Amino acid sequence: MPSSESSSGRSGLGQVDRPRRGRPRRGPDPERLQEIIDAAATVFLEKGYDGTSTKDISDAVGMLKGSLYYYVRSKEDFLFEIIKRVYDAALVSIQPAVELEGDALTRLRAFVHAHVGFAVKNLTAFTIQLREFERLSPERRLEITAGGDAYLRALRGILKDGQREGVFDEKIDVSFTALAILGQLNSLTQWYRPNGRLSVKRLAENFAGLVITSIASDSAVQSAGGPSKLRRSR
Amino acid sequence: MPSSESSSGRSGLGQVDRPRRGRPRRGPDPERLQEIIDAAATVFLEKGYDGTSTKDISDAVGMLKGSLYYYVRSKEDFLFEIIKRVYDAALVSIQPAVELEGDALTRLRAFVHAHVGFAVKNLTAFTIQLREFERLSPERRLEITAGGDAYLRALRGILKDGQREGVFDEKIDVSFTALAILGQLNSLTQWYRPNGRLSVKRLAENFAGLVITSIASDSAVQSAGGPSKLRRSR
DNA sequence: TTCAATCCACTGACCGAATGGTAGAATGAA
DNA sequence: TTCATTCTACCATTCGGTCAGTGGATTGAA
Repeated sequence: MPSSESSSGRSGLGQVDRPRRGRPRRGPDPERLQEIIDAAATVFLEKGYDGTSTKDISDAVGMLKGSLYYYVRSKEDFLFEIIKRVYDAALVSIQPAVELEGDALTRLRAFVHAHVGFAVKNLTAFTIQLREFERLSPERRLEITAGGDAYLRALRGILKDGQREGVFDEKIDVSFTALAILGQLNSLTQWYRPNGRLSVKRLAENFAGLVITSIASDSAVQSAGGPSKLRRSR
Repeated sequence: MPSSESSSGRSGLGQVDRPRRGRPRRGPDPERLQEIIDAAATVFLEKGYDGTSTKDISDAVGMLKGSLYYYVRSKEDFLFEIIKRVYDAALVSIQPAVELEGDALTRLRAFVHAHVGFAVKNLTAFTIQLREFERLSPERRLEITAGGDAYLRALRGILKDGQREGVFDEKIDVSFTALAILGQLNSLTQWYRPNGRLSVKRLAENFAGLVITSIASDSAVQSAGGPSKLRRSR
């Protein structure tokens, strides 16, 4: 029998976080894995997925490329992990806006702020998700968007609610508009840089102003006192 | 006198260079080159530039990959030709809108229609231009956007004119808004497909409606009788 | 009309370098 | 002694690109 005393965690002991499996720690360190994935993301952003070699990744980490395969079974695993994590996190980040109490106009504003804030805070992975999603195998693409695009569905839901409430123009095409709005917001990945001219807050306010006035109904504009009033926050 | 009929060739001296058009040709046939470039564009769209091998291209054309180099000096030449041609053509396509007589609102509407119409009509090359521009070498990137981004400049010009005329909100950030508008329009490449639900005309009208009401001034909205009136064409 | 020269368009074999990935040995902390 | 981690050496394949050669069409001079 191996000694039971010394072999608890690998440093800390007993009171770890989880009722972990039979052994101290099995397999690679998840924190180290995250480091490597982050390094891969940085390279993917600059060179593109197909333009990045496994050696590029290992160079960025500071190891030899053979060592990567202790953490991962294939190069595609990197891309998959990057995209899956950021996609799931993005969905979580907009949830509060979707479930907000209040009219659709308020929820749409909150949605824009949440989305823009998330995109900026996770700019590298978010950009990769947009640019390289199609490089994943069909199976893995499905694994991520299982059950359709929840993101678009949430936005469409807000737009429809707003039409019912009379704050959004009933004549706009909801499906088209949701795509157009999301396309507009996501385009920030093409030019936004941290330490740029606009703060994140101003960026989100500018986007929200454009988005909301672009679809507000006559009555919503009137009760706000003109589109320019609607455009400035609140 | 030499017979006038048989000697259409360039054998004769002097009066050659220009209108010859008939038989003799120097170097590769430009029409065939265009065919090959088109085939390359189709493959680039599906697999991405870095994901496409020269063999993929030659397969699509129906020749061996060595033969490609009769028409081109490198794989990057394909990408460069695709992007350069579509970029120049796009600039030409919006020129009439920019130079239009009339107020900025009318010119912006014309700009959107021209841009969307061009993008749809040249969907493959246009999409590649957006997605793969950064894969070009710095020198070739410069060769294309020499003198700054004329496209953005044109759009910013219209926005500024509109602010001066009082039809666009004087408080909007012109640089930001130009990027946001262009980002919104270009996002159509991610979901628009010919034979889709929307006709090109409806597509452009929808976009123009969103874009214009998103920045219209209070007075412009008022004189139109509400944003919904502004949203529907004219 | 003939014929040798030239050109076009493409083939197919080949190059060195780089690719993603594997297996086993070495390292080193607990 | 265990075992997580990394290194070293190596694999088959593919990559972009080169180049001599080829067959058929076209040419201009005789």
